[in-house]
Amino acid sequence: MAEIAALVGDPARATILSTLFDGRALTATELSYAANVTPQTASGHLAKMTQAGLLTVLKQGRHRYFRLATPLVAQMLESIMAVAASAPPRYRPRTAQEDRLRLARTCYDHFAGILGVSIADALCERKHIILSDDGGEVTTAGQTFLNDFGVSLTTQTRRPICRHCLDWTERRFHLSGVVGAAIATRCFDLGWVRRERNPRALQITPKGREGFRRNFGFSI
Amino acid sequence: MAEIAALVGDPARATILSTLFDGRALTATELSYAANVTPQTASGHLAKMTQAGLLTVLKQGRHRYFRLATPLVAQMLESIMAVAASAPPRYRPRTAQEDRLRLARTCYDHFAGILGVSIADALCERKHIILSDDGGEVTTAGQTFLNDFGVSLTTQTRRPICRHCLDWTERRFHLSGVVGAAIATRCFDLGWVRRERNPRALQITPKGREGFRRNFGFSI
DNA sequence: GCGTTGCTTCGGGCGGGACCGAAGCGTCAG
DNA sequence: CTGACGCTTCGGTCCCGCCCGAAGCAACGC
Repeated sequence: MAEIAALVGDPARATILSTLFDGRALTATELSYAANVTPQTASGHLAKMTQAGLLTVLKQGRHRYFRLATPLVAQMLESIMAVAASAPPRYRPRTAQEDRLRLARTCYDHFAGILGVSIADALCERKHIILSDDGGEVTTAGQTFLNDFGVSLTTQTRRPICRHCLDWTERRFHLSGVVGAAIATRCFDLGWVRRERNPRALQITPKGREGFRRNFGFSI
Repeated sequence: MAEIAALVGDPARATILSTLFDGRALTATELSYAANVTPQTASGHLAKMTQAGLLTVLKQGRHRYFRLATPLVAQMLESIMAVAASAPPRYRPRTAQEDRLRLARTCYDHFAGILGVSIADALCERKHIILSDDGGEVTTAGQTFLNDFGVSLTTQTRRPICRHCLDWTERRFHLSGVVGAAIATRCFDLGWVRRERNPRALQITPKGREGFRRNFGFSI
């Protein structure tokens, strides 16, 4: 019992398990970003958890997709979360650094945080994108919009065009996949966002605030 | 979440929690002996777990009695054990001690093991109890049966009347909740079961075997 | 008062394991 | 073939936290 609990007891591994909690299968690199560690560190964690039977792995080309091995594991995580949520009325310090991460950050290669869900909301509301359970799709109006915005979509890749990804601070969906990545790249090129010293945190420039308001209809 | 799991993830603490798993309250020194560490080490562990809300402490003279803080904690431990028992095909020696645990043991305040699932099966088969996903219910026939058996159900408590709980050795459900606890208490009073030296393992007396056969219709 | 017992806090030793840089292997695109 | 990419293994560093010895408190019995 102690071994299983110890596996969940490491912050990096706990983050990985939480990320997989909804049943998705993600690649090792994606999970390393989620856990905020380097790929080689994540690789070690994933190997341990797979060996212990917490995860299963699906090989597909040069990618390895990891997911929770059984519903029993998900149930265990849920019961641990239940205790964690009920037991400690512990305050977290809520640092300025965390606030910045909550506002805007990168998640793998796309945007997350309030910025990420705002973009997703805006595109969904205008029916430029339709989200479904197994990845969404871009409408023709959406393709026009994205083209005007300066994003050209290549369908050459095997990667899902447009996937949604649960945001861990906002508890709502933001865009990932090719579309999410392309929008992020374009925003960097336009000078709307800049990386801070902490490479995951993002700074939204004044030009960016104006641009998001005009093109996407939200102020941040 | 990682913090809670890390608390369970230490061998000494896991042993302490297992020892408390049946709902008893034990002193710090007893627990230090159980975990095979010195009292001062155990004291540190107990303080941490109490602070995290896993344990509660009852002061009585110069003794301090520790017990699991809530049934939620017991449920978490059970689910971790379930994963630990199912996941690793790591050989376990299968000692006589484990066999006894598998036959009949206490789980917090109710029965588990073969005895626990047999009782649950018997009551379900005769439609004395209907199990559903969110706790079950006792039928009127079931209330009559339990009354004749000497169990009086109070509905005063907020605790679920009758919950089912996955058994980590049998991989099937046994009864917990108010009903499970009441049946266990009654069986102790009737002298059908006795605690062994290992406080979690139960011994079924000859009178108990006869009683279970007659009242519940299974031999064990 | 005194000693005993149950439990805690303090200090330092020590080992396990998390982490990263560098390098190696397999897969895929051009 | 060559380069890029995803992932892993290897080596080494460093820190967290488990553990115990010693000492300090508090509650009993006498």
